[in-house]
Amino acid sequence: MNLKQLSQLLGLSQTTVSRALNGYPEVNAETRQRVLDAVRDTGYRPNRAAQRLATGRAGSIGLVMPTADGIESDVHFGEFLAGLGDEAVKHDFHFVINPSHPEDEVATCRRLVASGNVDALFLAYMREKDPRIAMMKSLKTPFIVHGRSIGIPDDYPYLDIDNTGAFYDAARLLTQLGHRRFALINGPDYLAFSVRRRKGVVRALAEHDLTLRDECVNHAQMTDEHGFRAMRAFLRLEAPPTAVLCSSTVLALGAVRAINQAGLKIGSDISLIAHDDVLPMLKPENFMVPLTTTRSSLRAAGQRIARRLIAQILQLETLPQHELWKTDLIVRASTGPAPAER
Amino acid sequence: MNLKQLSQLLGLSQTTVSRALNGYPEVNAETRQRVLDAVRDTGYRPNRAAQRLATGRAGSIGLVMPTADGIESDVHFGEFLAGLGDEAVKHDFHFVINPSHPEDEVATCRRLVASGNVDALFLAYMREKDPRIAMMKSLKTPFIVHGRSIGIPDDYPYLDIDNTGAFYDAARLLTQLGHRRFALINGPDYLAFSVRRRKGVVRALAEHDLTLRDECVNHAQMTDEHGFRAMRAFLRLEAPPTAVLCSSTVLALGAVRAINQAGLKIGSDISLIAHDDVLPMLKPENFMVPLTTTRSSLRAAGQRIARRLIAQILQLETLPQHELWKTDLIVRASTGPAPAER
DNA sequence: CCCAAAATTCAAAGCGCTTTGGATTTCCTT
DNA sequence: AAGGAAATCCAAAGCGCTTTGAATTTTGGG
Repeated sequence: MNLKQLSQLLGLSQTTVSRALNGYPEVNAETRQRVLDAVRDTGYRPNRAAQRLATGRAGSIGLVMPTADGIESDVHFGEFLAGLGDEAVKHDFHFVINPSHPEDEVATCRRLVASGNVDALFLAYMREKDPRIAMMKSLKTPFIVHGRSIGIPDDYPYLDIDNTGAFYDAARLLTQLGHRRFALINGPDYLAFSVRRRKGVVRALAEHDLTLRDECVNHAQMTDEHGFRAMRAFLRLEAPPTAVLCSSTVLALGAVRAINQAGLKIGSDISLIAHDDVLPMLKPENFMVPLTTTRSSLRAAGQRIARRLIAQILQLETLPQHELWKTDLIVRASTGPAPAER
Repeated sequence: MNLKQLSQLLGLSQTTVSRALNGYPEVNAETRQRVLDAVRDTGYRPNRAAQRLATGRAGSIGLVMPTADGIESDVHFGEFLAGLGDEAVKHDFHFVINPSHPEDEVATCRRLVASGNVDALFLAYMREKDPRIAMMKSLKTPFIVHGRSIGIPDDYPYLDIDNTGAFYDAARLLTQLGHRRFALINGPDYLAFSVRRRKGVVRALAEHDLTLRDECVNHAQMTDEHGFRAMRAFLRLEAPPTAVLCSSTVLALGAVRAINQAGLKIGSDISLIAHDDVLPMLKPENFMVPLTTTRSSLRAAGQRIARRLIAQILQLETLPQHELWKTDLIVRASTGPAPAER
C-alpha cells in the first residue's frame, strides 16, 4: 500500500492525502478525517526512503562511537545511547553510528556529514580546544556537543553538567568534615570534563589553603581496574589521603576494593565521593558502604540532546543553545569526619 | 555533486556511471577507471535515500532495545552493539533502534518490520518458546536470532554460544577438583541462556551423583548488586557451597565482594568460575584474585551477526544458518581444590 | 571484407513522496 | 445576485538513483 493506491482508494489526489497526513492547514477537516481513517484501516505507512529523497532530510542523526576495533568500549556510552534512543524513536529517527579511532575523529565527522546521510551530528568526548567544533561550525549541518571544550569560545550548542561545581561541592563537603589530605581518581586527562573536575577540587581546597598533590591525582580510562590501581597507589603513600573523589562509580568500585583490601573502613578511615552517572548496572546506594555521590543522569542527558537535535532539524521549537545542568550532591555513608591525626 | 552532474562531466550516461560504480561486468575496464578517478577527484557520494528508494532496500537493520523509559539498560547490550557497529559501518548500514518494554517485544518487532524501514531484524534476549520467532517466520523479512529459544524447532537462523557446554565444562572442572557443594548465580530465569547454563551444571553434577540444590540457584538481572546479594545468601546457608558459577563477570564482581566480606579466600575456601563476555570494563584477569572463566566475546558475536545479516540482505554470500560457538574455559587463580571437610 | 555474436553504452521509465503553481468551490460582503 | 477572498483540491514536476530494453560499436570467423 502506497500513497498512490491510498489516494485512489479515497478518490483524492496524492497531494491532498499527503497534506492531510502531514498536518497542512489547507485541507478540509472532514477530508482529513477520512484520510486518517483510511490509514488506520489499511495500515498504510509512508516509505521513509521516498520521504527522505523528496524532503532532502535523512531522518537520522550521526554519532561517532570512539570504539574502533581493538579499542575498548565505554560503559557510559551505552547508557547515553539508551537515552538518545528513548527520544529518537518517538520521531522515527535513526542513528548512523560510525566507529572511529579517537584520533580520526575530525576526519570521521567530516566524512559523515559529507555523506549527506545525517541531518545532524552529535559530538562527545570533548577535549581541550577540540578541533571538531571549528570544523562543524564551518559546515551548515546542525550539531550539539555533549560536554564543553576548553580554551575556545563557547559559542556552539552544548549540553554539559557543571563538572567544576560538582567536584567543588564534593570537595567542599569533605573539607568541612575536617579532611586535609585529598586524592582524585579522574577520567582521561585529555578530556575536558576531567580538567574541570580537577579544577573544582583545587578551588575548594584553595579556600582552606590546601593543595591537591600531584601524586594524589590519577587520570585513566574509567574502569574498575584503574580505580583499584589508583587507590592502591594512594594508600601506599607516606601520608595517604583521607578523602578521595572518583569520576565514576565504576572507578569507585575498584577504589573500594583497594580500600577494603588495605583493611581500612570507608566512611571513617577514609571518605569517598564518586560522580554517579546513574548507571543501572551499578548503583551507589548498593555499595557495601553506600556511596556519597554527585549525581546527574547520563540517560536523561541523552534524551535531552536527542530532543534538541530533532527539534532543530524539524524546526519545531526553539530550545536553548546552552544548558549547564547542576548535579545533586547526595550524602550517604561513605563520607564522614576526618580521622584524628595520629 | 550528483550522478547526473558526474555523468555529464564524464560525457557518459548515468546508466554507465552507475554500473561502473556498482561493479557491473558490462562496462569497459578503462571507462570504469575513468569513473572511479572522477569520483575520487570530485568527492562524489551517492545519495543513500535515492539508492534506497530505487533498490527498495532500506539499508538498515532493526533492533529492539529492551530498555524503555524506566527499565534498566543492560551493559551487555552496549558491548554487543559495538560489535554490530564495527561491521555495519563497513557497508554503510544504519540501525533503527527501537526501545520497547520487554512485554511489547512482539508488537514492536511487527511494527518495525511493517514500517518497511528495515531490511532485516535482529532478535535477542530469547525466551522459552519465544513468540517472536513464529511471527518473524511468517514474514519475509530476514532476521537472525542471537541465542536460541527452547521448546520450539530450531529451524530459524541463529548464532548462539554453547551455554550448556560452557557451564558443563566449568562444573566438571570443579567436580574434578573435589567440590561437592555447588551454587549458581544466573541471569533472569525467563531467558533461554539461563536455562541452558543451569542445565549444563546439573548435567555435570549428575555424573558424580551430585545435585544442584534449589536454594543454591539465583536468577536475577546481571548486576553487581544481585551478585552480591545472591552470594551473601549462599554463604549464610547451613552448608554453604564451595564452588560457585556466575553467569557474568558483573555478577562475579558482587559475589567476590560478598566472599571477601565473609572473610573467605577465593581459590581455596571457595572456587569461582564466571562466564566472561569480554567486557572491556571488567576484565577477569584483573580481579583481585584473577577469575577462571568461560569466555566468548560478545562483541565478536555482534560483528558476526551483522555480517550474516548484511550478507543475506545483499545476497553476497551464503553463510551458515546456524552457528554454535564453543566457549573457552580459561583457568586462573579463582579455582582450586575443594577445602577439606571439617 | 562481410556478418553474426559479444561487448559497451544509452535513453527512459520508474521507486514513493513532497511541493509548486493553478484550478475549482465555497463563502461573504455589498 | 455579482465579485472577490478564502478554502479546498489537483496535476505535474521533481528528488537522485537503479534497471530494463534497445541501440551502437567491436570483435572474430569464414
